[in-house]
Amino acid sequence: MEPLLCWPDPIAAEVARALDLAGCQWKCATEDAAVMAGTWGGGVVDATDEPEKAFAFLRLIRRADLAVAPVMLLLRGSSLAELESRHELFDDFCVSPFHPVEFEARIRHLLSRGGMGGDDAETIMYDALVLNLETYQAAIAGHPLDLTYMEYELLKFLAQNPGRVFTRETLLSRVWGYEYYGGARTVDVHIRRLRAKLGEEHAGLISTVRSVGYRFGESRWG
Amino acid sequence: MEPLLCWPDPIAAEVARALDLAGCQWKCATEDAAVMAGTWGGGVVDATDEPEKAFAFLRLIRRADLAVAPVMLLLRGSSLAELESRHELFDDFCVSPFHPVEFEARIRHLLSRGGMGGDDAETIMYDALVLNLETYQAAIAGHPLDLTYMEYELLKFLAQNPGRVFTRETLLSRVWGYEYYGGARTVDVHIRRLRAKLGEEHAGLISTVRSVGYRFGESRWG
DNA sequence: CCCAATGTGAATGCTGTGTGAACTGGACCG
DNA sequence: CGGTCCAGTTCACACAGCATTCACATTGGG
Repeated sequence: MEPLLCWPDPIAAEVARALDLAGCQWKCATEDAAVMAGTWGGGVVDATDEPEKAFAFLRLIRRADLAVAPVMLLLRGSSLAELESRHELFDDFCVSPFHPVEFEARIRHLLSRGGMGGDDAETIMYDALVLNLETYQAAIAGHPLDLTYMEYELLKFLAQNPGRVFTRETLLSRVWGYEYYGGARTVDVHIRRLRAKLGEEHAGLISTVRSVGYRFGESRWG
Repeated sequence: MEPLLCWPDPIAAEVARALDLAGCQWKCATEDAAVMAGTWGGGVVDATDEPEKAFAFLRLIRRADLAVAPVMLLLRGSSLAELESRHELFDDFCVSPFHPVEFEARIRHLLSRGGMGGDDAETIMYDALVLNLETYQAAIAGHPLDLTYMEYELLKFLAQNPGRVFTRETLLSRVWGYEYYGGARTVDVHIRRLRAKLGEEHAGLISTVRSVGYRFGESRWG
């Protein structure tokens, strides 16, 4: 998904933090050239300190040839009256100082509705592997993998912690979700089936750590 | 302009006051009959005290034959997390207890943008499937489908979120609209009837995700 | 009262999953 | 160099659980 266009530069620390928490890509740009050059999935404009400049910026990015949307506006409660007759410049607003949870909820709501909403689906990516958490689908190097439920859960858990080694016992309790009696073979077999479905080319994504367990991806020490 | 549909009845005094100050016409209605009978310029639903009932009401008024829009939702900050995956039920929200000035600004903003950017499209299309939300009709590859009410609602909900997997429980609570005791078979059977009516050729539009639920449409990278 | 729509329980078929056992390959040791 | 042990891999199979299907009960409208 395209990043959100943020203003001013630098944007307030709490805004940056909230955007990060919401899992958004974002980037500050103030000059015309930089704005024109990029492609944007939306905008976040902070009018807390310099409302007039902020509105001018809104007019710029809403111009027909750019039409950045959707746009979130941040402003003080005392400036609310100034919104009248400017409704076409933004899609939602948040009163600052804002509550991070509310801000995140608004961002999500905004992004979930625009045309781009569908694409910010929650995904896990590692190399050529992509896991789409809401559609329960997985793909490697472009084409889809036909994983069973347990295989998917196992791969998801591993891919959420790349580079880390898990013992069979840990995997059993974290993925299968219950304390286990005896069958550590179960993990081996599922790993095997996963590797088979990943294909010879990518089977190496899951590596065996002898007498310890399994690891997804590369070790952080090389 | 048509009045705003308000819920619950009576609506909180401060909401009523704020709507009056904003110069809005409004009217409370809770029962199906009263809601169906009127024509509405939008909605204001207060989920402060009874969030579940409020969401149920939202589901009601967003149904195709009514399509109340735009809708403002009021809710406690502690309920913000529940908005996730319900974004299609409302157009803006306000955290209560709200500041009257902010509320009025939001109402104005919402109403000032009438159409809401085509989000209340009267048709849903996916591949050869077309759902006409106004006339309550469906067609596949040209010729019409004779769907029952529940079949239509189910198909509509699925088609609104293509590619996404829903558990039976989710479907029961989102489509049927109430918590369910026992019969998850109900969903299976309706899916089966839908597939039958879609015809062998298009039955694959609804796919089963074993031990998870059902999905409409295909993966985005499939 | 009839017909259509919807919900429920039971029978069936199939797929995913777990398990034991055989197989492989490397490390260690004499 | 060859034997043995150990851990991981692979294989085949049986069972449990799930989805599907059918047949029937129930509901509600005309």
